[in-house]
Amino acid sequence: MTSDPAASLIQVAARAGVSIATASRVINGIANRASAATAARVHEAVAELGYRPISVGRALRHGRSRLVALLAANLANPTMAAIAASVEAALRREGLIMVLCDTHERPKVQDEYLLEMRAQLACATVLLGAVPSPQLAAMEAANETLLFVNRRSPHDPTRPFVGIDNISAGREVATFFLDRNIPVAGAIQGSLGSSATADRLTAFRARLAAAGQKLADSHVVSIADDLDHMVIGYRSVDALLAQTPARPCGIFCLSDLIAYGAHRRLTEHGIAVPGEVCLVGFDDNPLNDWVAPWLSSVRVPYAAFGAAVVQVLRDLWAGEPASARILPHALVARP
Amino acid sequence: MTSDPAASLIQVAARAGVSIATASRVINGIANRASAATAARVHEAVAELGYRPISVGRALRHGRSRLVALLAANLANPTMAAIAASVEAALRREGLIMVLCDTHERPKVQDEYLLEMRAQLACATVLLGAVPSPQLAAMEAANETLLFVNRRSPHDPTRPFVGIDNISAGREVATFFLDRNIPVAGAIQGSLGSSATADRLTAFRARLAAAGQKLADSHVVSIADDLDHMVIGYRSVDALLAQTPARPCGIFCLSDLIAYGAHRRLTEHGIAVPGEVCLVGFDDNPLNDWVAPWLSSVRVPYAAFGAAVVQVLRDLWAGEPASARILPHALVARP
DNA sequence: TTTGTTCAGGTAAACGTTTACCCAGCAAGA
DNA sequence: TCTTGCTGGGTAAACGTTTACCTGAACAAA
Repeated sequence: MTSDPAASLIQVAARAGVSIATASRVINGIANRASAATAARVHEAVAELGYRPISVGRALRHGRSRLVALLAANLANPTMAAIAASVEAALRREGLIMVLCDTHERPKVQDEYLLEMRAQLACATVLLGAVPSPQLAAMEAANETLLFVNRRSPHDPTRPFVGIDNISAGREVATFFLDRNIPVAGAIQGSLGSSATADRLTAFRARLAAAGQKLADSHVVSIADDLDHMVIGYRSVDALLAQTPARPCGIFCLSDLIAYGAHRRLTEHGIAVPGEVCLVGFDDNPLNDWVAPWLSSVRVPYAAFGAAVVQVLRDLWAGEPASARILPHALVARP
Repeated sequence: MTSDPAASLIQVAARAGVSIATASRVINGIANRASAATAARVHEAVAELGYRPISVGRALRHGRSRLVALLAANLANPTMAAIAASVEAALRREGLIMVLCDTHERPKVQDEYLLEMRAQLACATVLLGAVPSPQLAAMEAANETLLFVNRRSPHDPTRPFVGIDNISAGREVATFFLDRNIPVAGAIQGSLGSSATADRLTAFRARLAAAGQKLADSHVVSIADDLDHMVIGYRSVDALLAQTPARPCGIFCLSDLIAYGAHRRLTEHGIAVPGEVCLVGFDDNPLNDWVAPWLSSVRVPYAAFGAAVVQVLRDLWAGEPASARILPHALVARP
């Protein structure tokens, strides 16, 4: 256990009186390549020197490291952070290491990270909220190990995917409004160009239409993309309230953060939530139970993402064709 | 830009008609080792092949990678996640890569990660909320590049540190209560054994005492460490309310999450916040302005942590003695 | 006895970089 | 003319692993 600065395989082998090849094989548990006595001596040497193989040496030899890159679109979003935490824990259980990158929804940054991760010989790249970019397209074409989480690939929706069924989620939100006899609905949208957001909204609209309630374009607000979601929600409310002849009394906010912003503005207007205007968010931030009891929201099972990601990655490494894991969601009604 | 699977320095050198040594030197911008014409040919070859040096090769040669490990105690805490995001951005600007690990406040996990990061030849390990552990002590003794963020080293408080002045923060919270003429104060504590928490509470207590207001031990509640902070806050409130003769009407919650839990319980009791009981949190979650306008809190400048961490790391790499960066905080009074 | 087969182990060649060292040419100063 | 110093470049040795291949045994079957 005396952890000398750098005990390498050479010292271990010397101490055990074997060649480094044998030492390596014992350490990696290759069967039938060493007698019990030899193996014991090697293990003893390992313990005494506090030896641990340098990952970089392995990676160089294998042409592949044990790093998994997680490219998140926006870590300021607690949901993304929670998914990242879940993925980290699951990867650790597999003996893998997570490298976390924040692309800030910017193609340039995403491309830079994609290249960097190839240079790191990362064994997979997980895109949590991918954005279309040239390098991404190139890597998809080159068949690198890519996994899309939350949003499908902007270039090819059939790529490996982990996420929820946004279509049915959007439909359920509409049903929720219909069940509560909300005559006019609206929606506030954050990041455009996300397959997730688009799916939710499309299904929401379709379900309303099926019930004979048309969702006017003017009732779907989306403003500048690079603002905080809270600010987007806050600023969008006024536009909705100004709608005539009928202003919405149910608002589908495409993220909880947007709902927080909307709630504040509504409160400033003296409008009761959910009494006069009913808000439905998305993601169901764990804080909602504590600080936003007025917010119904579609619960995304963050904690389950890690295991699902690992499972799909294993499939991919085993050479199985592109798979997808759809996780269960649930509309949490409050109060 | 044709990114062939694996263009190595060898192909670049061949294409440019030089040795790999020269190619390497040109790419690394070593002065006076190549004529302008040669350098141009190399750069051209690099561009044509879409070449990018494999980090693993470099790391092996240098005995040091460009990975920086961030060992966070608890990523479920939005503050830690926000600091992690800030650090990631700052490291990227330095051309460094962040590896994110969640120790879940467990010494065993922390030790495992510390060893793993040494195996990765990480050029630094940043501990965001360190917990005492054998391997940490060993690495401190071995003088490895360690930086403590938020909490000081549990083994040696003089180690390099980035964080706020918890002493004066605690004092300010007490002053805040005194200014508002709150006759009896209480406190709810989360993770024990954290230097940050201890400092805040000690100073809080001292300032109250200086004003002739004794903070009884029974008014400082701390329950099982491995619960969610919200749950800790929720469950601790009853113990405080039961205090006789005087129950506290100002509660210092040592994290915002604790305050959220406390608020919910107080609300269930029909107690007005901040009317009847005044809550002060810590961290000042960015969501507070939106969903917790009843909560005063000590704002920790998350966004500034990244730059500070990078600065201290640079000092350490330059061989300067252990330094510390104390960032400014501010008590945000609401409403 | 011959022929295989399995076990236990060693030698050395990768993997992709960087860099210490060597060398040749050339210009300037003694 | 002889040093000295700089420039432009190549050769090869690391860095720490893993693993293809080779060599002897020991042993069983033919």
